[in-house]
Amino acid sequence: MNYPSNPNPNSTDFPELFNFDDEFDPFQMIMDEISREDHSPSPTLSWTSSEKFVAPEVTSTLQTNLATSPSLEIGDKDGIKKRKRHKEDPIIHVFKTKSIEKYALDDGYKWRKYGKKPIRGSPFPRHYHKCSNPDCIVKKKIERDTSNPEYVLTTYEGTHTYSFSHSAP
DNA sequence: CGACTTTGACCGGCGC
DNA sequence: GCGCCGGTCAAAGTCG
Repeated sequence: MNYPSNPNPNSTDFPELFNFDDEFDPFQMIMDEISREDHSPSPTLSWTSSEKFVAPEVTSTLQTNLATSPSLEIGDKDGIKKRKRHKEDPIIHVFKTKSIEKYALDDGYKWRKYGKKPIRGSPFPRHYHKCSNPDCIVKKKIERDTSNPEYVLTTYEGTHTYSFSHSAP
């Protein structure tokens, strides 16, 4: 079994292993695929294929989330705090994508970049993006894999609250 | 002109 | 308590 490295079927980076019709939501597919997997509790990186991986802490978080709360709520219930809450345990998915030239992968959603930071221990900066949809709180972080600079690690935080659209207006 | 990117400043958590 | 660091904000600049 092979897994996609990029949730966007339209991207040229996407392996020709999957064929989607226009109704298909690749992002959801990834979520489903991950949730179906039998992740091993190995302390090392949980590679499920040559392309996709889930970091160990992500795996455990993911397992917990999926086991206890399939639709974990994200955000401020109080509406008082404006900053990020570390206590929250949002759903996080990590994708490793071979992309030498591109940082931001077209996964079908519109993203707005809101920050860039040099990361200690990595020669490459990390890029921060939010979903452009104001009702959608999904964030993603993009950074290069230090051990494989031709690969890009994309960390998705949260799930999209609206339907996937290939050609968002 | 609106949406997006860039970039420095700011904030809060964490370790010492 | 202090400094480091990751994450976010927001003003200014850029682009279509």
